Amino acid sequence: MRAEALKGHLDGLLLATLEGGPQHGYAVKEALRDATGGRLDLPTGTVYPALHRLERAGLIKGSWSVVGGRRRRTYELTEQGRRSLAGARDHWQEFAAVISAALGGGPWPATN
Amino acid sequence: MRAEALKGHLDGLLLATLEGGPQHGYAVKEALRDATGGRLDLPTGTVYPALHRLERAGLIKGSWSVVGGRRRRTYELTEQGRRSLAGARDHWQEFAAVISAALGGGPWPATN
DNA sequence: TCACTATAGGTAGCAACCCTACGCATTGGA
DNA sequence: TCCAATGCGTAGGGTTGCTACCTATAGTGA
Repeated sequence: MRAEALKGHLDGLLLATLEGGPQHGYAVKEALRDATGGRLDLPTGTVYPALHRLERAGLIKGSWSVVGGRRRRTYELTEQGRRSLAGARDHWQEFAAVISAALGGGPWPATN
Repeated sequence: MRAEALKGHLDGLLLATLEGGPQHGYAVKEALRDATGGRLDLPTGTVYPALHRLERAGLIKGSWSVVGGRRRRTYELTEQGRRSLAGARDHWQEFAAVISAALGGGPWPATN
């Protein structure tokens, strides 16, 4: 997958991954990979800066810990992040509907 | 709609608009707006450079004409553009499936 | 002991691409 | 006469994901 197409959608994916409970960055990356059957295997250089951005924006909150001699930064959703995730899902649905309508060619099972 | 999320998907939309037959840039912009019920109203500063990009890439072919005293640049799909459109549709389907899978939360309206 | 891999975090710089804000020209209506 | 709609265009900027690189620890195997 050309992940460049992710522009503007990555934040929602990261928030969704954290919805089930707190996780550290590396685990988020792996959860995303597993959730998509390996089709979305983001480089760490994408994941970490994005998490920092989300934290700066107040959508997630991070805290340091040490597990097995390795330092970890564990993130969890804030209340604002939860609202933002809901908004991202709404936005995605509308976006997908719009693109599908404009792209045509039977992308949507609905119009068959 | 925040069209900024379009990153990487605009080209396919423009190609799809030209699939029905040759059109000039302004008409493409309006066709896209109409096809999406006004939800995707792109500024001309987005449409024209994108069309130039597609032409440079050999996916569309443009020609000048004058209609009602106004010069128009009419574009039509090339064979390569037609193939690229098919690829864009495939790519969109996979992309949408991946994002929906990762975003969760009742992703697909298909099951209506 | 040494090398390598997996795990875990990070940064700098780049490139793509869409947007904002303009500019020009013509036609037609108020 | 002025303005809106039509129609084309460019310059510059900002967001954002990617490539490429760095640091560090634990564990495995030669």
